Amino acid sequence: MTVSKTAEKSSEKPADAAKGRKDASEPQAEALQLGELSEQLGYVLKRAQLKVFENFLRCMASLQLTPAQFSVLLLVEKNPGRNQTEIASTLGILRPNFVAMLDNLESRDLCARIRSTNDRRSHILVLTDKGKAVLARAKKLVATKHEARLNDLLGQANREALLGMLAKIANEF
Amino acid sequence: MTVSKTAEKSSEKPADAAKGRKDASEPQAEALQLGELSEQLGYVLKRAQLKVFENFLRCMASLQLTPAQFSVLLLVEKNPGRNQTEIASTLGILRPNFVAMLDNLESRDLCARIRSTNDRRSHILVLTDKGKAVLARAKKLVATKHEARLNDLLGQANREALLGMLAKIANEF
DNA sequence: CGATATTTGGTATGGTCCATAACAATTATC
DNA sequence: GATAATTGTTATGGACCATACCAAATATCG
Repeated sequence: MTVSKTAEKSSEKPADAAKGRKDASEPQAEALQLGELSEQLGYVLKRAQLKVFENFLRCMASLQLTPAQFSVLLLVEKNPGRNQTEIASTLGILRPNFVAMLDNLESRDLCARIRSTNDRRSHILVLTDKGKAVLARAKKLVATKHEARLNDLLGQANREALLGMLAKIANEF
Repeated sequence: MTVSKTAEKSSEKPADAAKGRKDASEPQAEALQLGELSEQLGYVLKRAQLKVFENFLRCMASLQLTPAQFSVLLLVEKNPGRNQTEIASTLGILRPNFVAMLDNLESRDLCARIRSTNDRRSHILVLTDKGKAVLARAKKLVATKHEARLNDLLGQANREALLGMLAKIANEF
């Protein structure tokens, strides 16, 4: 075919081919049709994820915690005494990429690396007192400003159903 | 506080402090506790999204289409005669970043830029015949290998409910 | 009309995240 | 005790995302 390299003077456009704008007043050139895109799980999933992260960051602005950092703090608190490899891998973070992340958290005195006496290669991760305090405040912010909004939007039951299905996909897909 | 810079000889670890491994046979040092992490929507959402994209890429390996490329082809097919800015912005892609993407698709002869005669600044986007053929095959692959698997995992009704909730989050959050 | 502002596609560039290779120190294995 | 494996780390490159800027074309308005 090779598509004749020039085209269309608003030819077969049914609605507003005639003369002026179709809605009398204005500039917005009618929105595009999403079509099958809105049925693609991957597409909708990605979009929703971006929105959720965006909102998370806004809620955490005062504490300057990203979703990834928050997850690290949560996991270290729940599993004290573990080393970098263990924490990183259960979060799906590669060890090399985890180094800078920890450098950041440690420089802010939120967590600390402690050389293990069992295996002097490994660094045990622990939350500092400040880290525990910040995490506690973060949890409250997330619960009241972030997750609460999901409940408002979806309803408690739906929110839980959603979580369950996503977990199923994350684990069994 | 400042965390005494050395610690723990497997001290308060209840289970396997004694002598050997706790499970008799071997190496896996008991999995970490996810804890509240598994209740964080953002975390589970991201995890699920990664899995879905991963599976999508596997299904599309023969066509070499990424989720983003697939969405472009779908949108161009559904909305022929639109320019780069319109297609890019409804996909949430910034114009500068859309250029290389289109270069790629155009070099593979899947779509074409046509200088508009209405507005000689803009490039109208069109699928080539090859592009239409590839997209048709892509749709079949997605439907039979990708989305079908979701149905198996969640069930038709749940899959639709999931889609609805995610769309709600994407649009109204 | 003509001067100015806006829009479009594009380049350049920097940031963040993700992945791989390689390395020194330490520990495990045989 | 020699060799292999593991841990944290550096270096590096790719993919994706965001901003500033530019030339060509168009829109706006005095």
